[in-house]
Amino acid sequence: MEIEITLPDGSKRKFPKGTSAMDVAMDISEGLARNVLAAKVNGEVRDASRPIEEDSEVSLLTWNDDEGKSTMWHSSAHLMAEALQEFYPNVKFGIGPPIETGFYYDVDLGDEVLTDKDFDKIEKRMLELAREKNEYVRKEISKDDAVAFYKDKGDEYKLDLLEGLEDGTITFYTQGNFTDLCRGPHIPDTGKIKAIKLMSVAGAYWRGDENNKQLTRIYGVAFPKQKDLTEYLHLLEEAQKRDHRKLGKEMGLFTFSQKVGMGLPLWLPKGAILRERLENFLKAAQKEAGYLPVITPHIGSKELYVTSGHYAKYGKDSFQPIQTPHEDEEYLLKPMNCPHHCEIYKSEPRSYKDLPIRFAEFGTVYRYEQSGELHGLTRVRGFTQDDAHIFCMPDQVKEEFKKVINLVLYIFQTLSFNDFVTQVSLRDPNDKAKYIGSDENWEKAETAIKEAVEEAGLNYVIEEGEAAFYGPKLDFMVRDAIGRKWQLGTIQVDYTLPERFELEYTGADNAKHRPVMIHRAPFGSMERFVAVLIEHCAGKFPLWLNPDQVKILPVSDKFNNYAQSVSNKLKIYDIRALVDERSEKVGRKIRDAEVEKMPYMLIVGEEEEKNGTVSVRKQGEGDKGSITIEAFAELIQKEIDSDLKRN
RNA sequence: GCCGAUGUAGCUCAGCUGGCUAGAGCAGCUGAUUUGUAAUCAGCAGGUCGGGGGUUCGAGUCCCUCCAUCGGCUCCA
Repeated sequence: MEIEITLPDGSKRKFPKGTSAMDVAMDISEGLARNVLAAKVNGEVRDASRPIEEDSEVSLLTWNDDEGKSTMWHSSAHLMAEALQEFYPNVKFGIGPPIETGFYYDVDLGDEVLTDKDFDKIEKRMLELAREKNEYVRKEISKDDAVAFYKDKGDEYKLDLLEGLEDGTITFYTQGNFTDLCRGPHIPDTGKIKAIKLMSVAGAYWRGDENNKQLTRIYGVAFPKQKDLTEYLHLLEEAQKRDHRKLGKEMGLFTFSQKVGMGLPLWLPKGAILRERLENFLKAAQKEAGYLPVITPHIGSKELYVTSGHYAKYGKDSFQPIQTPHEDEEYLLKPMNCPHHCEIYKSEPRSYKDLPIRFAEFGTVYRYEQSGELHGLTRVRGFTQDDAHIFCMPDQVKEEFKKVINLVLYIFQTLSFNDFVTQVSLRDPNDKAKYIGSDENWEKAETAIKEAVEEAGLNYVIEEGEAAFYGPKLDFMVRDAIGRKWQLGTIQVDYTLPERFELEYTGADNAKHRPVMIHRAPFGSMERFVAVLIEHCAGKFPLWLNPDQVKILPVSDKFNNYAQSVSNKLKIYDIRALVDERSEKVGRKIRDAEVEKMPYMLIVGEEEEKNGTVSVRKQGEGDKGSITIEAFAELIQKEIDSDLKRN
C-alpha cells in the first residue's frame, strides 16, 4: 500500500504506508534529515518519527522554522528535567513548555533552594545527556496507568494535570531516564541540542493562581550550534545597552528618588522637553481630528468613584482616600480621567447634533501598582495618559473607532514604530460575572470593534478574557529592547460608565438616549511611550523630538563669540543649539557630543568666522563639510519636515 | 505581595578564604594648555561599603532583619 506525500513546493512523492516524515527527509537528502526537528503533517506539528498512514501534506521543520525551534525548546525542557531529577531526586514537576525565547520548567523542590549558582552544573549535565543522543520515545498510555505512574512517583502536579485529560488522549515521552506526561511533539533525539544556557530562576504560582503553591521556574534557552548561543547572548547584551532605564539616566531624561517614592518618576529638563514636544505633536493632530481640550483636577471625591464603580472594584487595593478636616469627607487620587470627563459631559444638556463630543486631556493618574511590578518608566505609580473620551451615538461607534485607529497609526508611522501587534481583548466567556454591564451591550461593543479592526485592515489577535471589566478593547502592543511586549495605544468601548453616570442626549425624536463612550490613548501614557521610544531608537530620537539639536564646537576660546552668534542666528530659525565653551581640544568636544548623541555638531574656527559658515558634522556619520548658516538651517528644517510628513 | 539575585564615590567597577588610615577609571573642582573632526596635562576633592542589629580581638567581607534595585510570577481601571 502506498500513500502520496505532498511537499511544501507542491511536489508529490509516493511512499509506503506508515512511512515517517524522517524517512521522507532521508529520501530527499541526508543533510536535510540531520536537521529535521519535527514535521508538520496536514497542519499538525508532530514527531518526525511518527508513521504517516494516509495521503498527507508534509513539511519538514528545522531550526529555521518557528515550530522547529519551539519543538527543540520543548525537548530541552525535558532534558533539563532529566538533569534536575538527578540532582534533586525528590523534585516534582509542574509544566515545562517552550516560550518565545527558550523554555522553562516549573518544579517543586521541596525544601531545597535552587539559585543561579547551580546553573553551571545543570547545564553541564544537560550537555552530557544531550551527547548520549537519547531518543525521545512517544508512548500512548491509559489514564489509569498514567495516574498510577504519578501516584507512585508522588507528583501531585502531574496528577492535577491528568484530571483534566481524557483517557485515550494521553501520551508519555521518555528520553534517557526521564519520562514525562506530554502531548509532544519532540525532536528525534537529545543529540540535536548542542548549546544550552540557563537564564534565570523565578517563582511562579502553580496554574498561575496566587492562592496555589509557588513553584520554582527555571528559564533556559538551547541551540543547535554553539555559535547560535554566542550570537544570542551578544544580541541580548546589545539590547541591554538600549534599556531605557540606562539611557534615560545617561541622557539626563528622568530619574527616581527613594525619598519621593518608588514608581514616581521625576522628569529632568531634557526629558521634560522631549515629553512636551510629543504632547504638542499629539495636540496638533487631535485638534485637527476634532478633539476639545479639557483639564480636570488630580483628585476627586470618593462619591465620584463609587458612582463609576471603580471604588468597589479597586478601592482597597489602591491609594487610600485622602481625609479632610471634615468627617466623612474623602477624596481619592484619580486613578483614571473618565469619571471626571463624564461629569464634564453632564455639565450641560446635549443634543444628538453635538455628537460625537471628544474631550481630550493629558491627565495624570495614580495607581498603586504592586511593588514587584514597577519597572522603569514602563510601569509606574504616577503617570500621564494622553487620554480622551468620545461620547457618541451607538451607530457612530464604529466610525469613531476607525478614526481613532487612524490617529494611532499616524503616530506610530511618524515615529517609525513598524513592528507592533494589535490585540482585540474580549470577555472571558466562562466568567462573565467578572465584568459589569449587560450581555447585550457587550456583544454590541465586541462586534463593533471586530468590524472596525477588520475594515481598517489591521493585523490582529483576539484574546478572550483580556477585556477591561467595563468593556472590550483594542490595544497596540510594541516590543521593548529585549522583546517584552508593552501595551501602548489603547481604544476601549464602554457602555457602562454612561449608564452609571446617567449620561444622556436628546435625539432627533426628542427623546432621551444614552451615549456610548470610547476611551482612547494613542501613546497609552507619556511615561511608557517615552520608555519604548528610547529603546526603539536607542536614544537617537528624530531631530524634531530631540531635546537638543545642535552643539556648536569652537576650535578654541578665540571663537566663542562667533559660536554664540551662530547659536543666536539658529534660534531665529527655531533651532535648539548649545555652545561648548570649554577650553578643550575639538577632538574632545566632538567625542563628548558624539557620546551624548547630539544629532548635529558645528565646528567653527578661523576659516568659518571669516566666511560666515559652519563645518557640519552629523552624529554617527562624521564630517559633512562647510556650509553657510542659512544653508544649515534649511537642511535642519528639511530633515524635520520629512520626519513629520512620513505617512 | 510572592520566588531568586544584587546593593562599595555622581557613573562603571576592583577589594582573594574576615586583618594597617577602602582602591581605580570616568564625571566634578582648581590651575596650566588655545587646540581643526571620537578622550591635553597636573593637582584637589569625593565613601557611616544600602539602613539597623548580631558573631568576632577585629566585619565591605560571616549571620539575622528591614529597604531599594534587577529577573520572573500574580496583578495591570
